[in-house]
Amino acid sequence: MDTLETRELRYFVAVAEELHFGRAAGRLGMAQPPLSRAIQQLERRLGVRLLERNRRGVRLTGAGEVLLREGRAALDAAAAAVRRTRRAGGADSPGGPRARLVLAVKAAASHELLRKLLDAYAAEPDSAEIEVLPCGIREQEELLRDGRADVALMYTPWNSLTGFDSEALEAEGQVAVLPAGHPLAARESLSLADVRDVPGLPLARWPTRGTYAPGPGPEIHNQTQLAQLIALGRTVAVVPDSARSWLWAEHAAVPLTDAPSVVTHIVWPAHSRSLALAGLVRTAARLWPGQNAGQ
Amino acid sequence: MDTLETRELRYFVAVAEELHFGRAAGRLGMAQPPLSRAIQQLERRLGVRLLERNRRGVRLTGAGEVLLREGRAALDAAAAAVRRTRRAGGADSPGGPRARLVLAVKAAASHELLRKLLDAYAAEPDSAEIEVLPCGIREQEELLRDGRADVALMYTPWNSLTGFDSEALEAEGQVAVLPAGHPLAARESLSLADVRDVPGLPLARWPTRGTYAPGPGPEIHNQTQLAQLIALGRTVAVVPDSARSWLWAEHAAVPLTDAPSVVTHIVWPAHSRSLALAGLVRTAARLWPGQNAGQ
DNA sequence: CCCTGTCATACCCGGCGGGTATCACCGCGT
DNA sequence: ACGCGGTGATACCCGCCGGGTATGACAGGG
Repeated sequence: MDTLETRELRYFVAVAEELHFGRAAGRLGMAQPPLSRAIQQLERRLGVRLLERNRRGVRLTGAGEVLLREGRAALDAAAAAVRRTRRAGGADSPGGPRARLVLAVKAAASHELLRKLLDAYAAEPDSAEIEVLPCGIREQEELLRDGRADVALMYTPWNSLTGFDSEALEAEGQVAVLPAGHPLAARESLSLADVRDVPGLPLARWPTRGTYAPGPGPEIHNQTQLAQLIALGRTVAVVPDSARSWLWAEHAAVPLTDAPSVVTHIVWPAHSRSLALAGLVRTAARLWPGQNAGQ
Repeated sequence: MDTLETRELRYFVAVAEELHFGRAAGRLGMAQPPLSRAIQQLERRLGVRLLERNRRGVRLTGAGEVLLREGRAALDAAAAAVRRTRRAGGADSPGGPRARLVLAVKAAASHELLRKLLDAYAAEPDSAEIEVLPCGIREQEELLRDGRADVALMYTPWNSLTGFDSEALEAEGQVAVLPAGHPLAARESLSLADVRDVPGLPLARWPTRGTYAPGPGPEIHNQTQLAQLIALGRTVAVVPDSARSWLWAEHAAVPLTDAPSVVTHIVWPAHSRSLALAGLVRTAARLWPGQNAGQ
């Protein structure tokens, strides 16, 4: 009565995402009618209207939006349970494969910190094998939540860290990256106000939650594209200090005085109990002592 | 294949908690054989041994312990999805009942802070109705996770705050509570070392995670019992400043110089999007400004 | 040694999840 | 205005699987 099968959640999430029973059914590999029926049963059992059917398409009600969010979380939790159990089972057998940690890192992240951490950890006695999983910055949170990754390196204020445990490692300033020939490139330092609204050189726009804020600058999809556009004199970008390592000869980096610091954190799912993970975090805390202690 | 129904999780959690198929089946309201079969199917599908069957009882494997922990979390998430969706659905209908927030508080907590917060919030325009749910200190985290409560007042270092969003409100020192006639009661202040190992007056033991650390002092189950035992000269306890409000004439409170501060936090589930909750947190932040901002 | 308590196996049945066919309804184009 | 396409809902059927009962296999204990 007051329980909910993951099957029902999968169905509802599919419909809520597609806003179209036919397409959702296709995605689920089933026919439309049983899907309609399942959603109706769900609404009846919850005693709540989830979808507004308007003859032409479907809209979510307030309760539907809540269930979409909560349902995704529950599905992630269930998927995480499967993954982590399977991994624990593999490592369980004596003489089996070495414990393994999956570390999710932003694909374009600085190599230095990562190498330093991996080298130090590998030197530890009975350290686990670490698989580095490069991915998008938004993907990291999903990977941690659903168990495909055990630990991640994240960057505030870009990542939210909400719902995870974390430890701050390293803070760095940010720089403006300009075309080498630009007048501003000669300056010793700049403020955010300086780089905003430079005539003819709009600030590049990064996606937040998959969508782009409106603005004049170009929409950036990856680091190479950004580098290209800056070199062509089409845009300017604000990036952390360590990004200097991938700059080209056609680029110039000027420190920003008032940009927020970017803090690298090591982040893991709350309640995690893996010994290997604890070892990695301990190593990180030893390499970068004196930062705050997460919560 | 790689998905897992909440039914299967419920079954496994029941067996893992009872460590006995028959009792677990009884708890689930079903017969033992189908439960056995379900667990076998689960193990086959996961490709992992979860239970060690020893002819006489059942033991968890490492993977089983992982699945117990992760499965509970997933079940909590699913239950939370149901509860929050139902609540959102009720508030959805225009002219329906006012939005409601369930606030979980430690039963023996100080009344002052709570009253201040509730009064200030009630005075806000379009504030929601707040239901105060007194409960045990360990229960709070479970209530928040499974959606029975929307927000809680917790106390570090007693609560862990792990996996939640929070905002620190008020820090307070701790005092030693002694029988009024005791020699130490005359002191202006004490250190932790002073109250530990007082001859004939062992430190009271509070449960942590339902279990008591070994030691000479009495095991405390509730505040009244503690007050009784102190008044009888059988024990001494360390409690936060605000607990002075429930002391008896037979008690004496002496400030401790080196006990960790107890910080009251307002805590809510990560990713919560309720407007009413946001209002309550804003009120709290206004009443107790300048503390840290959670994570 | 049998009895008791445990989990596993064998077998049957009913419900329900899913498929196919079709309906009801609306918007749109001609 | 009417027919057509596309939407979700309804009707009906079927096979599978989740659950029950009966029983087995096996280890400990009196």
